Amino acid sequence: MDRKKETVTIYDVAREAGVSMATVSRVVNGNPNVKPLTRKKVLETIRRMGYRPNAVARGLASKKTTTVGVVIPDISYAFFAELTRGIEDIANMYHYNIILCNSDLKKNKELQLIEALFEKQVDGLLFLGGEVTEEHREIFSGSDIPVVLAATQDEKVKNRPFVTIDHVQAAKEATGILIREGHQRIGFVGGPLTDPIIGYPRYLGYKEALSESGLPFEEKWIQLGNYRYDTGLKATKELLMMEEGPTAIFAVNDEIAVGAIHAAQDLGKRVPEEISVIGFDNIPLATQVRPLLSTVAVPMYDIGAVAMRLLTKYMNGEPIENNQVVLEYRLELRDSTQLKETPDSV
Amino acid sequence: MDRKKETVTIYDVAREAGVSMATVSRVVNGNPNVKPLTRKKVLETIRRMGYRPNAVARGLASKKTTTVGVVIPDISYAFFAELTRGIEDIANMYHYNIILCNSDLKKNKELQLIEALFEKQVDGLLFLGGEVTEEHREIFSGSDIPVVLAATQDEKVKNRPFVTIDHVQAAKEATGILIREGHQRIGFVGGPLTDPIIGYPRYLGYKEALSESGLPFEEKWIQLGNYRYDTGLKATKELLMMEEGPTAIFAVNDEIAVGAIHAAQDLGKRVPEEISVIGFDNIPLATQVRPLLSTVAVPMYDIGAVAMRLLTKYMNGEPIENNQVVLEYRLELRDSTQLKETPDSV
DNA sequence: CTGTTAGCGCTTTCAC
DNA sequence: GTGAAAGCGCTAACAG
Repeated sequence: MDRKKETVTIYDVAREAGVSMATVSRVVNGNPNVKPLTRKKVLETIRRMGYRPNAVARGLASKKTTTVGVVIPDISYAFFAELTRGIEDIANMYHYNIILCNSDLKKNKELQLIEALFEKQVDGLLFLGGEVTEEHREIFSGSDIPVVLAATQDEKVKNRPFVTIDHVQAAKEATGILIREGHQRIGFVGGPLTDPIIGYPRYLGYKEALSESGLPFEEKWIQLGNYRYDTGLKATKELLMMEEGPTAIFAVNDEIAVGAIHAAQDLGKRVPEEISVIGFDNIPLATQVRPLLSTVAVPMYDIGAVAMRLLTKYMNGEPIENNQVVLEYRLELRDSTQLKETPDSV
Repeated sequence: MDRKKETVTIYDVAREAGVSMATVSRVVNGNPNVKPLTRKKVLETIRRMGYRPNAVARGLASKKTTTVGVVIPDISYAFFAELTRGIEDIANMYHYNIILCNSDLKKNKELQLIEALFEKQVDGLLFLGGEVTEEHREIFSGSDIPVVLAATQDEKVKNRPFVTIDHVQAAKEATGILIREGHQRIGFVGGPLTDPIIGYPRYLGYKEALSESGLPFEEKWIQLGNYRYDTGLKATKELLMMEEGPTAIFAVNDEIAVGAIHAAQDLGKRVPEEISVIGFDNIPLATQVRPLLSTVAVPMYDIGAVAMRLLTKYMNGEPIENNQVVLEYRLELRDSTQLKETPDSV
């Protein structure tokens, strides 16, 4: 076969089948306005010649690439991996492909990535994590490409579409569990507070819960690092070895929380009898630890799926009833806290 | 500004700057054959007009898209997520973007995905996991697009490039550790044996280790499921509750291994005093469990990175000294086995 | 139902 | 150093 050398084009097929390029184009694109017999003939020569439509040429002519850009902090985090799976599944369902980019939450990298994606003429963009700065807004609004935010939102821009959960409220409720258990000294272990997506909102929720219950907020009970297990491990040891240290830990994510559990155990403290720990996200790890981790179940997959679905609506010009969706979370109380009944949600 | 409505093209820039399209193209592409003054002038009007090169048009004209396809079983597995991170980092370094596709190890989905990626004119393809069947080979060889396999290889096709580790040997060594500890009854917990990438080779290694040591191979000590924690948990309970059950478990991956540890603990058996467990991969979870998991450290990130680098060489026509690389693994003996010294490697 | 004809926005010889 | 012109392979009116 010679299909390897010469690339066969729509023109070749047309000539060979004795029809026009337009007709070939029609059958390739499933346009119904083709006589069945003609269609059959064309399909046959397509097969015979091993014709493969060139999506780049199609993209140039039609101004649609059926490709969307996805900018994400770091795919190696279970949270984002799961979310990305949701995105890709829906994208696939609607016949889109995704170009995946890791930003490491670095603003300049984000900006440069978005720019590159726009140059590639993606039909839409999903942006996750990272603060939406003025520069982001500028580049977003400088083009007609629809952008939806996932797992975050833009406080400043009223109508920027997004799909997320209420991080503050969830963190507040999670901390509330610890409070209901009777803990008076509750530690906080998290990533950087400068992170407007995870770090800060969850910190806020924690703080609000304390103040609403009249509990003391102690600067020294706040331990910060990154979002990894080791942070949870080290920070919690620190906390537990203090005089008057916390008796319960609110961790901003599950990896940290599991680190916290192990820290307690390493120090000979029993969880949850002596120390309660509550996490956030409900990644698989949460049920792969003993005791099972109590946590805030965040619908990661759904955030991705819903965000992608919303984006398809923009791309296809479908009517959109609600472009800012706040998904439900759920308190998943397992064995790292003593309370087993979810209180009436606020 | 009107940059939102009318898209400004290279032609507009040329006209505005009083030069030809060719010149604009040259400065955009960093071609040195442009007088500094001209370059400056062009750059200036590019900035002023907010010109953004259209990569699709460029792709059509140049027959290069600077995009590579990545077909992977499931990004929500830590193993693949980490590997993908390695891929993306190197891709990024060489100014390529990746189109990520999850295949769920389904042959038809893989084939369809590869086809779609080829239609999109990716400059190269990274294929991970899943058996390489005759149909795969046909589609691969039916085009000039370079394909490299990662974390696997094609036994049948001699010169298909790949980057992987020696799964059989690694599994053999891991099992060997358990044997050296004196275990006589060693259980195997894995995914489907029909998986030619992970399941089968690792099973083979296990089996070889036993037979070389003259240890009994018992069908009933083989437990199969998927690659998740629950499989490890349930299968191991099954195993440990047998009369004459295994006293050590070789798990084909870390998630399963951690499930195995918890199964033992749930049954009141101590790890590693009563039951030894060894895993495979060395995902973060391996150090997020107590006792710390002994495992085979697979250079996941590197497999991705090296595979991507190899692919760039093909795409750029660089000379290639070795297109089939077998990376080193390492036995990481921690606390779920009793042996702490790595024996002399074979 | 089918064909003709313009482009889509850029790269790439080939001249000058 | 720079420009002119010919495509890259396809879609999208428009005409018939």
